[in-house]
Amino acid sequence: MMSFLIARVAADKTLYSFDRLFDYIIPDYLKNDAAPGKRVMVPFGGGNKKRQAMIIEVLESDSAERLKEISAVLDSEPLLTSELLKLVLSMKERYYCTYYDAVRTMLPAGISYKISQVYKISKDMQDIQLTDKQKAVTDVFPKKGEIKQEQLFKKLGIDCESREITELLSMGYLKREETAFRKTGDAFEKMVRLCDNCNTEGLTSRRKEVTDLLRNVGAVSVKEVMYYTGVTRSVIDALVSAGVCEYFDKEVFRLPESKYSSSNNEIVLTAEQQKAYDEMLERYRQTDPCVSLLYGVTGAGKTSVFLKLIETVRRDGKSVIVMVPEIALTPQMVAVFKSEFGSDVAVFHSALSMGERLDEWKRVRRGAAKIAVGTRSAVFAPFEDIGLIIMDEEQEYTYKSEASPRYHARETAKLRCVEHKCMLLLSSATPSVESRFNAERGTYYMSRLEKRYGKANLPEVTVVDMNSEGIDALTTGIGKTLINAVEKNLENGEQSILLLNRRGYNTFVSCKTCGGVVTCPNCSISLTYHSANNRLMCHYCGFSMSITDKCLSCGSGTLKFSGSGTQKAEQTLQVLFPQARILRLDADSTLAKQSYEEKLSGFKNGEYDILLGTQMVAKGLDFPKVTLVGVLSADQTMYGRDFRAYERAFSLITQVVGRSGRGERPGKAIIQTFTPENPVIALASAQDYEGFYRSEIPLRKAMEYPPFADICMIGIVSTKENKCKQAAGEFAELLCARITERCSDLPIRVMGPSPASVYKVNNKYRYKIIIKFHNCKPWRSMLSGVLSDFAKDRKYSEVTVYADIDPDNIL
DNA sequence: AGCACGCCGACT
DNA sequence: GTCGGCGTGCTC
Repeated sequence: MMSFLIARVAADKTLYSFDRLFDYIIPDYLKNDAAPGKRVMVPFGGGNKKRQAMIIEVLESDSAERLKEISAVLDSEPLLTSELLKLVLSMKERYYCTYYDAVRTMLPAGISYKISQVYKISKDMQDIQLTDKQKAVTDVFPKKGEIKQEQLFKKLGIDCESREITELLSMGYLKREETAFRKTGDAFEKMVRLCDNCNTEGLTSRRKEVTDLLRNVGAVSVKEVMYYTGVTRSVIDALVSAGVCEYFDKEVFRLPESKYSSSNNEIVLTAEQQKAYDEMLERYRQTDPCVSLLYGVTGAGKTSVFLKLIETVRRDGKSVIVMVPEIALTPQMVAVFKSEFGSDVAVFHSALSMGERLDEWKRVRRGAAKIAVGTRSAVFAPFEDIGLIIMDEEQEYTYKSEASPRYHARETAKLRCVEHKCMLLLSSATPSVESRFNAERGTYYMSRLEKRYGKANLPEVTVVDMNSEGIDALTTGIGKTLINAVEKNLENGEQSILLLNRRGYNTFVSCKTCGGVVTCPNCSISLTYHSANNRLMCHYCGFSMSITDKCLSCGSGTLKFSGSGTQKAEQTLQVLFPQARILRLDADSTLAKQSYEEKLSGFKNGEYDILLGTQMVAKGLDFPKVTLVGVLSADQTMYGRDFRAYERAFSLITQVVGRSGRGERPGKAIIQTFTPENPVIALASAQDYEGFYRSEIPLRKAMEYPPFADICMIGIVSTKENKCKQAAGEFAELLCARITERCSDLPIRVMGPSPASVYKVNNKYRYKIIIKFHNCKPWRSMLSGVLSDFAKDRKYSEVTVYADIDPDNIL
């Protein structure tokens, strides 16, 4: 009997509603080449268009009816291990994404192929007579008689095949072929700056916008110029060829080569650290998968414990994954790992070029590096033999993906730990309520570090009531207590960190005459004034417009700026302390020439007196000379409508307070608030995590929030407002019907639909449905069915619906 | 989503 | 008669 080799593949560009594994025949000439974990090219759909796919499984079968053949195998070695292929299946089930979405997140950017159409002129048809219109098409072909579809369309100014092209194809004069191109990764980010002594006189308004921006901020990436001024690439190109600006490549962050050799320094632990290490070592030695929570106050030296533990795991010959919330802000930690373990460490850094990222990934895949350090995507490091996964600051929501698959790295890490029978180590000074609860329940083990390392003590904290800080405090946002403290620090030559959780200059612009707030034309959100480029900007879609003094709706010239962001605070501080050297750090200051690393090391070296910034200044930075931390307004984070607002506020305040007094000298912290009676502030200033946890748990229980229930948000998005609303209502109906039909025994509560709190983003209207449930198999298969059935309905073709398990904030 | 197939109206 | 509109169904 005939037997066939069949490849079961996950195909790219499928829709959730029809996504499944597809079977293809492996032709004889590919049978030694095809293997699970390798990518292939397959013909797909009625038109047999070529698509990328990942072989999940290879099997034998005696029938191969209606199966197509694989066209090509793309990789010489499997990219994914069998364990990761299995994880693909779990991710599809748990995060309601397509198989290939899951595959894609596991592969490094820059590895994918792009499939393009290429038109070729047939050699044997050269002498045929063409019409003028057909001639016009063939004239744009380059000499070699071959052109990519996008280029051809662009040159002809069309967006699909014109009649002439179709004619030429059917005549056989032209041939259309599909080719896979390696995506050429940008090795460097392309930057623009003004040329020295350039002439910027008499430029068009668009061009002037660009030069004004460049004059303001120095050097900017091309992408950012487009983002901030709204011009297209061509305007910048024109300026470059006119000699006004020039392109240059941005230097990429690189760790010093000298640090590549391992140090072999003995890691010395304090008694307390040793105890935590011993406890965790014991659990690591168990052969069952487990989760440990290392709960240690800020500055207790958790990194030393990690290092010692990694050393042990490495001695066992096993691999380690270390995840950090934001690697750009933890250069010190990366440096420590590099100096300790040398080239055994692979870093997944967003500032690495695509090529470098690919190289690091390959080192891991080959087994040349056994320690992967990176952000949430590092959870997919393709190791064969994981011994330990470490997740630092586990409560951070940067571990949650906001794009499909909407996975949480903590949960994904658990899945991998089960397969590798290894330990997941969660670490934090302020663990998530869920993790702390699991430790209490005995699902996680817990170890504590309660003393700060060395001589450092926790800072002395003052909570300041902004209602009694004087009239000036209300307008400047900085009270006299904080002013005095900063002044004293400046006199003593000590450094200060100030936290303000708002970007921009003024947070909104309103009209005194008609009362309207200037909002983004694409989003239902008010625009923020940025003094750096003198523009009103939308933080959601990137829209920006130059500042006007006339109200857009009533035309009167009575615009009023109010609210305060980091840019305004910077100016206020500069007025209050003219001699101080201030460093501002927020998402907008990336525009400037220096990287975060440079700025932060400048601060560490004492080039600045005051570091002012958004929450990024609160996390993980270690500056021994900082003896004062000021929270300009504790209230903003506290009063969100989201059930995690208190947890976030507590964590943020605790962490930023922990930045103070890490060295020899004692630290102080000042927290400004209009609601000093709020217990969260008191608990955070006392660094009383246990107290906070005890007060939060009953609230979570009463409201049926995690850890007492799982949360799922269904997002309904459409450019058509009425369709979106209608679809949201009908989705909820269908969902409720299916719950009664198939899951009536499960505790499920459906709330909504209701408009998302930011109703419109990028001209798309958004509704949400919130579900409290218990995550289990029957629930998952029910929801998956509802999602794909709903998507199949043509009535909702202009609406997208997605599910987000454990969403960061409830829109 | 794409794409093919198929069934009705207005055109050379 | 046939070109082309878009409703319907499928993707190994």
